[in-house]
Amino acid sequence: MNIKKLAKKLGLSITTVSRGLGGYSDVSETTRKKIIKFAKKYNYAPNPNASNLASRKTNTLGFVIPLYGLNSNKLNQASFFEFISGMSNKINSENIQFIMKFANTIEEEKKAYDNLIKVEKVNKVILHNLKKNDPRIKFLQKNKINFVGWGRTQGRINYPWVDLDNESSTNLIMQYLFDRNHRNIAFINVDEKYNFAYQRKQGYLKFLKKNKIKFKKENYISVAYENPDQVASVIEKKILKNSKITAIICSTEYSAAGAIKACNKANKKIGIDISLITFDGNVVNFITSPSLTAINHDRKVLGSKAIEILTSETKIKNNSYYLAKPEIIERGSVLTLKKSN
Amino acid sequence: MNIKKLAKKLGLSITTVSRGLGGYSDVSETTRKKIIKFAKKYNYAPNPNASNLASRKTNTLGFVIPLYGLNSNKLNQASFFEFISGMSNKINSENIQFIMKFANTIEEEKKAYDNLIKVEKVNKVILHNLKKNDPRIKFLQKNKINFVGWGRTQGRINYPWVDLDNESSTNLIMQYLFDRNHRNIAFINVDEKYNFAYQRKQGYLKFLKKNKIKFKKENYISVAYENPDQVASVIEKKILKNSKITAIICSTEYSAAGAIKACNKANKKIGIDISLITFDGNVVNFITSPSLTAINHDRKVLGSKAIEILTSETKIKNNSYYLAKPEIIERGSVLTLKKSN
DNA sequence: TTTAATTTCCAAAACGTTTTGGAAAACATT
DNA sequence: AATGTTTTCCAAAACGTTTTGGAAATTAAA
Repeated sequence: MNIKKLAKKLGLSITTVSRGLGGYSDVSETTRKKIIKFAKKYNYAPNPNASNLASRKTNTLGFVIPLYGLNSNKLNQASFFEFISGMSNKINSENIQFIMKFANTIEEEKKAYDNLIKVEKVNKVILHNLKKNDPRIKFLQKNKINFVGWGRTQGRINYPWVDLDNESSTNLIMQYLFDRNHRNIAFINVDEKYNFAYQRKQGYLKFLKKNKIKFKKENYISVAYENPDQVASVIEKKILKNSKITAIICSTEYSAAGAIKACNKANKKIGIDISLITFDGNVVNFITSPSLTAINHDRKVLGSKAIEILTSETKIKNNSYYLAKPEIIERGSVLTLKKSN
Repeated sequence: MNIKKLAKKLGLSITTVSRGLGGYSDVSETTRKKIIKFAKKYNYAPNPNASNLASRKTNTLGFVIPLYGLNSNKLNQASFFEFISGMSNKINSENIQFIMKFANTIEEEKKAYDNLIKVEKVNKVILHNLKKNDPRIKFLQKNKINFVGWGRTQGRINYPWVDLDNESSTNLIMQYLFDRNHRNIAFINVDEKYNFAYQRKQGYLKFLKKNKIKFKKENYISVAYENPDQVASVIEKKILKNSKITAIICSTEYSAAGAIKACNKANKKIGIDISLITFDGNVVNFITSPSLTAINHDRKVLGSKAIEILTSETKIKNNSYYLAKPEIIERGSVLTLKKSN
């Protein structure tokens, strides 16, 4: 079934059918209803190729997945799927075409964006995996492509984005531990080149400052995405050997995995000998016992908000954003200490 | 840049440029080279919409991701990404369009396939998450869509597929444990409605038969994809309480996670008090210590083979397939027992 | 040298839509 | 009844390709 046949069945012109389905005001309510009825009856959907071609535009969302990041950090794959789940409902109902590209290297990633814009002519992009200062933003703006950042660059922001409230997350965690009388709190982060890691550190530092606690260099480490055993060994040496530390914050599931592995080796029992609280933890908790107290964010909402911003009727404002609020989920890995002094 | 402008620059007709790029024999080698040179120079790539429309066909690969499966089993997400990684290299180089759809429910999954074929008019499909007897196969065959199964249905197969050699995997594991003098081996599987689970069980049963060991009902359980703690508790009660069992085979990372959690609770040390060997284990091993001995398959190759079959010059044969051979990776979780009697 | 066969090219039609620029019909106003 | 407005429709052009059915040019055969 195509529009020509459908028009014939309706006894109308192609134009009227097209405009009727498009919701234009120059087709009467009665005929529009009839058109829609027939379209459903004959299971008609416009050919996207013809439609894109004729209208000189697309309604296509492009998304480039940095496999190089996700393959080295398998524990982060879950949050990716959550985001996608949130997106997909909206995408299906809004009838957006969705093109996904996969990049095994940074070069491939660049090529993929180029291809999306130059060849596929997408008009919407989800920009993922933002660096502190990300050249792709200028590229997209120059090409006038609507996009939403999943994550943010640093400094002044002139584009729409959705993100976790990383700074208040660490702040919340610190308060939670503080209330339970922890004063020597280690923070295991990843490289600050990842903006979320930078933000999480800021929350940690600000809390210390606000509460007039001195920042101890030896309480903060950053681990690289590498072999799990190496990560564990770094944590064991630098954190677990330091007997003053009573609680550990893990900035990622990845570092939590390392910490658990390290605790196993060092024979320190989590929730008994030492307290641990992690970001996310949804994968780790499949395995580890006791289950970890964690700070959680709803990434499904992040995904659906991103699509919402991209499809909002009015022109996308450069200051639309959505900040997911964190929530602490108490499980069995944080001790309440006796008040010292 | 479009073909018209490019033709003008070349001083050739549109037809010749199109056919030159298409590799037709009715354009001379010299002009073809010139055309390709100019196309590169002016960064020309055919508009896929126009191309699809004009040629009455597409070169598009459709892939429906069953989020309902992956979200409930986060530990399986890694193998999905590996498969995708394998695909993506080939896809990028072959210049295939790639449309991905996400389904949160089985109904959505059905709709997604329908949409891919009726609306997007894809000519290739990766069929994932096959049930023992899967209605989608008939649907695709009826619509004459080229597809490759990632996984297989049961019984006689009349379509191309790529899959793990599940049966010989369990066989290999059993032999490995047998050689280390284990005779009471538990097998934790998932529901046999998943064909891979069925196949893995077959390998287990066949090994027993071949070696004249009686199948013990209490050594085999199947766990559902649900709350990790419930899984752990089932394993603790049904397997760990059975003191005769010296080794456990976990059919999925998911069940391995449950087993580890259960061992923690029961205070049984893996690799000391009990042996454990798992399928995959790439995620679990980020966390668990000692690292688990595992049986591994290269899913990247699976992905690239799937694309290879779909893009092979000759018409796709219904008996092309690729069977990934397993490999045991020794780590620290399997004991060698003393020979009894 | 003429004719036949082969190679190399191209004009025009087609794909299924959207959009433009009216025309006709219906309604409202004088 | 005549004119102006608004509503409702449509024919035709356009989008950027591929493909068809030759035509022209070249090469081979007679």
